[in-house]
Amino acid sequence: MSQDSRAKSPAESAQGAALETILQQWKRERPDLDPSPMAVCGALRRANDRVRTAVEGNAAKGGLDGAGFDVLLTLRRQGRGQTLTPSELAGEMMLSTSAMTNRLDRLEKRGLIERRSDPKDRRSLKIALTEDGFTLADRLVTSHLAAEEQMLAPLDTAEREDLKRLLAKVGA
Amino acid sequence: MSQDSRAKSPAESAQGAALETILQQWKRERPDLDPSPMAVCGALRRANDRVRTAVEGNAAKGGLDGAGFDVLLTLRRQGRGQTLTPSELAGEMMLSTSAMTNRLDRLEKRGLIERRSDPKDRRSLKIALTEDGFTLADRLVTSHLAAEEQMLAPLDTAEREDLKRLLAKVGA
DNA sequence: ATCAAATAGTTCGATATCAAATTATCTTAT
DNA sequence: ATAAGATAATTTGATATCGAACTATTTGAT
Repeated sequence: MSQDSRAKSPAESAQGAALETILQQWKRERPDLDPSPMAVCGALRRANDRVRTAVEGNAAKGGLDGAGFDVLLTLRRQGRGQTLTPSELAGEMMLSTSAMTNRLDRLEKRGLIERRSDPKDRRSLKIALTEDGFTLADRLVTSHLAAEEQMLAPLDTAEREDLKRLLAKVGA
Repeated sequence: MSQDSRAKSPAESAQGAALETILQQWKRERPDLDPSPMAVCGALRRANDRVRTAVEGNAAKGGLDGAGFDVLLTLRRQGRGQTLTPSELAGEMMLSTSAMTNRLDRLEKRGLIERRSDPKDRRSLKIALTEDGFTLADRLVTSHLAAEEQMLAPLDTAEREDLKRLLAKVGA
């Protein structure tokens, strides 16, 4: 009777089908299966999506997408004047080196990073933040942490520790 | 002295820089900031990545990518013979309708779904699983749940409930 | 010393995504 | 009844990604 799973609130459509609905559908279609892992993995995915959206919103304030933002912050946290090679950057952020070439091209055009040739190995490059890049990274990391803190605001310190501990066990 | 944060184990490079290292770098570079939200959000992202990799690995066993897999399972859980329009599918999985057109093209070429014209509204389409699509979805959902269950194996029932509750609070 | 193999970065070809424009059809206001 | 606007799906154009091929160097084996 109350199986009007077609009803869709605006809130739901903004984030896809409700997890509750999905679970009920599977219980009906495949009563031989236990769909409960979907509830946990679905909650994980939704939470990650919410955080990602918030983080990308912050990056956009600096005119960056998530990709460029990651590069800038990875370089910034190495320390002033420190460099990484394109390969190291790709490794740190689980990206192909060809995608990294593309990201670096864009950041270089915007004057946020520069490619320096390595005198020790002429195949290699040192990627460094420019002054502008350093400044922008320093500004964005502050608001980035504020945005993340806001996402975590409903959790107290103990809950955050619990969450970290439990997340570390997923797929361990 | 012991700031040899350049050391990189093979295990780390497979999943990017170690979270611990990242936190230490920020403490050194920006002692004015509290980087602890990064630890939680980073753990969230890593856990989600591990689950996504496992889930895509399962989809690949059916010759599908994550995209096609999602479409197939979304249709399957509606029930045998049930249909959704391309717009509804796009809405359920937070995707543009143009991306959905593309996904449906591929699945149709493989004979897993079919587009039926809607006699009630000739602008609209009903997307239905073929017999092959239904069979494949039924096979894949079983191994999909097994793969998710394996990712959650280190967590007991109470921990899974805790994790769901905590994840729901993130960004709430 | 020399040449084969490994490595760093880029380029190329294919694919997936999105937003905007397009086509066809339906709904609504008059 | 009809025209204006809304809606469904697709096409188009731009961009980002990956894996493979490519170029330039360096390393290592003999």
